Amino acid sequence: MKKNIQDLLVSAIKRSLKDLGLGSVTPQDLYLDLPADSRFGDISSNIALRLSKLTQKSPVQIAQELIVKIKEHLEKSPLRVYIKEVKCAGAGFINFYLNERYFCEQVREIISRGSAGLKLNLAKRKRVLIEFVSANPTGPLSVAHARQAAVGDILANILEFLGFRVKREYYLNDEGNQIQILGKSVELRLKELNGEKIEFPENYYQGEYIYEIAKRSQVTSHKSQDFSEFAAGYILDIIRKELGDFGVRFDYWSSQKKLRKSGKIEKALGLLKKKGFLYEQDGAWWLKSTQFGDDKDRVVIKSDKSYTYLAPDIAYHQEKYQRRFDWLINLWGPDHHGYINRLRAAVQALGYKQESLSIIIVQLASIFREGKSLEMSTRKGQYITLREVLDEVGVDAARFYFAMRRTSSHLDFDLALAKKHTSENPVYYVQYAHARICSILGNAKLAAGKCADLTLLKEKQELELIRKLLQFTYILNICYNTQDPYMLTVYLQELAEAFHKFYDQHRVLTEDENLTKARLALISATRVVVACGLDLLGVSHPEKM
RNA sequence: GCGCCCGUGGCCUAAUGGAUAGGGCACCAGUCUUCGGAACUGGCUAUUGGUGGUUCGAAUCCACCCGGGCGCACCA
Repeated sequence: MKKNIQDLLVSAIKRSLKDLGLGSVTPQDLYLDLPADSRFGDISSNIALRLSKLTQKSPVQIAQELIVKIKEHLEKSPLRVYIKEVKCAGAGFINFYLNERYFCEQVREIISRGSAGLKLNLAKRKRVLIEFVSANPTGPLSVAHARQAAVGDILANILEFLGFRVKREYYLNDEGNQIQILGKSVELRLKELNGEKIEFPENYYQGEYIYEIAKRSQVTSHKSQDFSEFAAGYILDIIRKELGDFGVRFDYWSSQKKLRKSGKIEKALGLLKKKGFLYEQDGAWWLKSTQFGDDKDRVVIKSDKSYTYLAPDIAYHQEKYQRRFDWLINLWGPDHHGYINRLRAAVQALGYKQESLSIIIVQLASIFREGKSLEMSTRKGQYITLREVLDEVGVDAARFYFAMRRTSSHLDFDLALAKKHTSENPVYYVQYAHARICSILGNAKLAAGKCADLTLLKEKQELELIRKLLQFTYILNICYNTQDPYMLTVYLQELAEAFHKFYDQHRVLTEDENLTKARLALISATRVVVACGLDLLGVSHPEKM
């Protein structure tokens, strides 16, 4: 795999700093920026500004000294042929200007290799297990789960694209109180259906679907007094189907019941005892989670000898590591944030590194219709389900919308807006760019040959579009660094905008054969990037709309 | 009370500590004998909730305050 231009520039800068005797103060995170304004070049570095204090020199002076050295190093590097200029600007930024040759080669690479030409093999941490949704099988999936499903699946797609080996996992809470209550809810509803007078407790599951399960249980399980297993299985089938229809497929469905039967919980707790991280007090066993930054120690085995939720979870995470994953990502709802510290503590007590576990809190989504909030109440069994969202707006809009805001922020999802076929709707705006390109390519009599002379692309809108295309991998890198896919949705809107603006100002199919070929090449590359981005989002890219 | 998330024009929102805070909606005015008008162009809209601090540089980091949302079990 060829090293990308940014890595090569970083190493040239590092060597130059060394030449100036600044090697020892070079920051670890020597990163480059893509300037928002093309006047400031194609890639920029703020290193001179950052070193100004340490060196007691003005940033501009450092930048100028550095540029001399950088130029020397670039002369000796393969980058030589791609750099047009290196300039100091503003308060002391070092701006790199790339030449036509670089842009042409990159565009050609995209056309000839398709989305493979966009890949960037980071492969820093190889095997990743991303666990998400993991809703109890006690009812239909809500919009909160839907957002987790979209964000988790897209993040997994992006990491795969960047060279990680990713597995998707759903942890199934198929035992415990909630499941028992589910079974009792079904049993009671069945009695009701059979004409008995019943009193339905408030903490039982109130949803209409309980009646449906009750009816089914009558037909399929005559003898079993325990309705919970049947009900959980029935609901799980629905959940699987819904997630499948949403384009989310899990590699593993991990069962808590199986985990308990395997004896792994005892083993994990045994290890913690041996290591001295468990102690007995008031008849219960506690994890010394305060040793790892938790506010208080946590009960693992209650005084009645039963486990708290933490116990199987400790064993479960140990098992993940034993399955040889070296990076665990968990997506949780905001109601679990208080749980982060104790799980982190447990993982560290087991002897695993803190950085190997990432916990991402996916904030809630509020559903609106025409600007009016639809109130939710899980207790009453009244809430918008994933199924309803899918039925109303479809997979494409749903996935795009759920990923459109920073994962840590609340998301307002307007169902009416997601259905609109106007510029207000970003999904269609992006898809429309793809369809337009396909339409032009269909009309073209010439092939978008690889031999096109791309240096003919000199118009402002053409150059902007090329610039935007080449930001794709940089954006994916941000998604990886922030562990948040939403930036990809922002980027795709900007890319579509750059294309629409180009399209509006310039014809692709012209009398000039060479220019036509060049523009066909440009839009072909654009099509590849748009399609690739939409694929990562799990959103379709139709040729006609 | 403690913890987490959030506060950017009338409304929704972008900016992995960088250069003139960028879009969209709404409102006003325009652009099709040409590849898809689900598009494009221009105009009008901003003390980034407040006050301090850190920094060469703060919407972004820190402290306190105000406002909104959500958690604080030997539940899962």
